[in-house]
Amino acid sequence: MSLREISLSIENELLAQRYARIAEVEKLGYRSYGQRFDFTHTIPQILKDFSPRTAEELAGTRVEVKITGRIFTIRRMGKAGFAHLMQLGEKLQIYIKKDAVTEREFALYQLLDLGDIIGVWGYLFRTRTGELSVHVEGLTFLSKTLLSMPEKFHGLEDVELRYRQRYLDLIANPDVMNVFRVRARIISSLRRQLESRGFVEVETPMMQPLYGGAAARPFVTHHNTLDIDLYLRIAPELYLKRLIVGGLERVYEINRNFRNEGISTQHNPEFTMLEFYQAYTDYLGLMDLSVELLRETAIDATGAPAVKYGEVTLDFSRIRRFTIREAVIEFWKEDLTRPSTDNVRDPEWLARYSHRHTPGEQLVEIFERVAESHLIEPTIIHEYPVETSPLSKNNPADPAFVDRFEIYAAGMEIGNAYTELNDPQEQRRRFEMQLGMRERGDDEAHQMDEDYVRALCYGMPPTGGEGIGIDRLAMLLTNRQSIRDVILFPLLRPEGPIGIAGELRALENGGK
RNA sequence: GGGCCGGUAGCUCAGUCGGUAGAGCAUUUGACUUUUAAUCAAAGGGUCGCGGGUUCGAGUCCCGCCCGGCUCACCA
Repeated sequence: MSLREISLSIENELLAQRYARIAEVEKLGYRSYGQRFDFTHTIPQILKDFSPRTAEELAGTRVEVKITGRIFTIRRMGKAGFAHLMQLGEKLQIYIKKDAVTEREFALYQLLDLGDIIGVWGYLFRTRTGELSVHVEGLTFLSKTLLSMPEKFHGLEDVELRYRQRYLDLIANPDVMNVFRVRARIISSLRRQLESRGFVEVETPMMQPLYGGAAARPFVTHHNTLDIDLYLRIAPELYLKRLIVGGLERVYEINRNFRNEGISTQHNPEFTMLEFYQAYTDYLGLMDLSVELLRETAIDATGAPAVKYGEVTLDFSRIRRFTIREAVIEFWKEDLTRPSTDNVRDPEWLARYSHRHTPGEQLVEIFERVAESHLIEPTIIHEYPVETSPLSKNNPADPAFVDRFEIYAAGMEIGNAYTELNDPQEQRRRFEMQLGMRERGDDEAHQMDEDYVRALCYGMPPTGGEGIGIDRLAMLLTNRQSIRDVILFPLLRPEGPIGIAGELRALENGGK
């Protein structure tokens, strides 16, 4: 036997032990991969409904329950034993003693491994130490675990394993399950609020022949029958506004965007965006709507409008508002002389502090450098320069600026909104300006979308539109510092060979 | 892509100056009919991420690579 073969057979030892248990379970007349099990209560229901009951109350009125769960801990003591079953992130103790179950059932209990899924029935009681428990009067087997569970005390800490094997993360770390429950509540809250305001949920193409609606590099794919390249969308914006032209008036979409760019604690190549468009309003109307949406979402998701995020508190019932120029002045830290309101309007001053091409780009770059990381408490920043906003409407008083705002919290951009540009002639000029930037080497500049311009030629009502990054909002409302902690399966490099199929094949062939 | 940090038993982690690879949980065997990170007694389990190099000798030092985390740049 080579060293390699020896180590392989040793690695298989745990797996082989558990695989052998399957035959023993079946010898007792149970199925190792079970059948339907009609429980009377979930574990969270029992904890919620019966935690207030005292030991005397439980002894007085017998409460019969039939429950299921995965074995999280087991403590065997000869002719009796305790175990904790885990279901939906919560644990309930069960007590099994030889006298109270059949011989066959006790034999089954003795075969159980951590991680097995079983069903038990019996009555509720409190142990000597007061823990609510099920006094088991019968049990059955529902599913076998062949691999060993993560450590019961520390859970699964290896972040790589947690992301690659999210199922294990969910089994071992109950708070992870809660993160994704809160995320689901965020999305359903937003849906409910938008629908109560008359918004219609729509689905627009994920695969687009022309990508647009944002500045980003796309993923490219190919359709064989049509023999055309398609882009995974970087934003749904231009399609949603076509629907506004078509008269839908209030539309929204919650779905994935794909951007072929860096990965970080705040960026995943696919991410979820809410975009909504409301005809006959403008960015100021959306500002008020955003404030309400965010406050209600925070309450629905967490129970309160203010949440702890790391060391700070984010209060979504008190959202500050600054213009981008006010923010530069407010958060200026670069030297002792704070810029004046005249400075931030002065192209020469802007050029002194930024090497970007135009005053607008310079202003945005200065803002991002001096202010963005200080926008911890929820803050609305408004009045953006036209150069960086090719789809927004000009401010009537100052055409170098557009009627646009962004929402920041914890130093992250979580929303972006503007009065939509609905003048086809101006939109054509903006696209041409973007084409110029593209020729100068900006490969994230917008492409000309003639069908979109044609749609505007039919007349789009004055409209406000907004996008909210769902993943980032979920980070804020679940107190997670990385976007990967709010995405069930974040993108990672594929792992190497796993080898489980070979090990299972070896077991089937009798260990060889 | 740059910088910093990490990868040791199924899991959580130690490993000193380069000198026989360790603990807890999990596993196996035995004891135990109210335990709860159960306890007690014993046992088994290692490609120290991968590949080179230096050395009498490498988990440890050097080089390259793989995977991950944080961070900077870019972006939402």
